[in-house]
Amino acid sequence: MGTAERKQKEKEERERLFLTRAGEMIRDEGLLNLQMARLAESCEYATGTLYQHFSSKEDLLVALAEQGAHRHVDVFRRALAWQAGTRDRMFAIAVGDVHFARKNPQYAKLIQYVFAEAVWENALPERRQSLLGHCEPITEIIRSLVREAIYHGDLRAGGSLHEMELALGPWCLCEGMHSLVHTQGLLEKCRIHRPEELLFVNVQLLLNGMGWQPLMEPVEPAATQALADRIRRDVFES
Amino acid sequence: MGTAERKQKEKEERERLFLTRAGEMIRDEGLLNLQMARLAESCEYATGTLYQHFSSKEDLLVALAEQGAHRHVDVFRRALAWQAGTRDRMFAIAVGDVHFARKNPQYAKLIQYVFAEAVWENALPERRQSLLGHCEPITEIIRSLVREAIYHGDLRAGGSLHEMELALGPWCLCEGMHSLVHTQGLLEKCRIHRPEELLFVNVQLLLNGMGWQPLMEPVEPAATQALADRIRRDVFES
DNA sequence: TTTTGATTCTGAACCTGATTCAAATCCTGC
DNA sequence: GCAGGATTTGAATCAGGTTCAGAATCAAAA
Repeated sequence: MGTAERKQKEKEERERLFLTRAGEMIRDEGLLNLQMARLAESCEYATGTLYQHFSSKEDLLVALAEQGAHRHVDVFRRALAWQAGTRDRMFAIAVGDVHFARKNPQYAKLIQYVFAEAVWENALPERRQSLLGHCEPITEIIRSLVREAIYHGDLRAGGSLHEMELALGPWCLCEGMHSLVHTQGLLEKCRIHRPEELLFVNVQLLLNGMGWQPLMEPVEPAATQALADRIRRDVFES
Repeated sequence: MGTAERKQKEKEERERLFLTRAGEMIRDEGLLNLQMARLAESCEYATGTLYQHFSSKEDLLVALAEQGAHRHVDVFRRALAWQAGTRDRMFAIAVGDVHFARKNPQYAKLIQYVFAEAVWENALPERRQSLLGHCEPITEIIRSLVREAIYHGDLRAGGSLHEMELALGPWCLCEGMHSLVHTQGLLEKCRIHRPEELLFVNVQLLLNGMGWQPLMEPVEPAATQALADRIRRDVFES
């Protein structure tokens, strides 16, 4: 009974087509201008067919974010696999994250939009669950890096905190920076240029504060940026 | 010629009414369910009148955020005015920010939504400018606190970085935490409970990393939380 | 007090775009 | 070749933001 299987495959194929096309349309015309009817037409299907895959526009956007999350996870995987000390690899995660956001501006915007309550609530629970599930490998990677750091003696296990909790700080720094960078006009108003360089400096300062060995002292903006550039080249652009 | 003045006042009064009511409706029924026609009706005005004040729904939301920003600034003012060392006051800013977000969950969600590109772009430029302008005092407060810390010898001026840039790290930590907290289900999935306590710990670690005197060593979660609680009580709930 | 012209208010009509669903079409197994 | 279920279609429906022609109001002038 290969029939059902083939149908299943065709359906998945079509879903991919819809998502790919949606990504292109968003890239070309902005998140604002994505229209369900136009998307369907552009894929040479009827509107109704589109709704067999996605329960709503929001649902589609969450699905799209999920697709992007795949490539996002890869960044973390690379950082983890890099041949370097745990501290440098933790720093590399921040570098990779920024690098990825810069290379995929639409994805970064999409994520921000999708996680805003109004959108999130309108997607199917299964879809939301699935997106969160796709992020799971990221947490697993971080967790294992922290575990390795503790095992290796680079980081002192802080009292009752478990691995993920220890890594929350750098994570928040990155998230917060993305969020500020997306707020058009805000950083300019504060006369903050080169936000990425500053993020890297602050990550290093925080890692120092955590006592993550080997300490980088002093933390020079220029040197930090140079290290970030090197990591970007060696780890993420090969 | 007091006529024009009176009209002006009435108009402002009405604008306040619209915004207040909008805030209430959002609190009661969620951001999603705010409808322009219903809002106007509930204020006993016609839809069109509402549009004499706000060029679009998005514009109204930005205006609403602006109103909230007023009270937000107050938090920073209080932290700055607190009788304590510069480091404790910087920490107090983080505590106040979290406290405020907790007390005004709708505001926090609104801010997140408003700054998403799709909404931001649809508000009038003047309105956006105005919202950013309302945030200016915040940056000014932070800037002056950092300046004081340097002058007082608590903080070493880092090379070419100016005041605001030095304060970017703690700011990102707070922003990032808000952003993560809003992502329903994410922190649970990562088994991170008490995110606020962790934020405070990380702020202290970062301040240590920055060499902001007097250092807090070691940074104990329980002690940090106790300090935060005390600050909350003494500085923000009086 | 009436007139007048401007200003403001009104809300039904308009418009865009997401969503639905009855009919048409396509399968597949007999 | 055909019956009946599954899938696809796209025009119709619906929701809700936005507009605008006319009604109402107002203030100054006559």
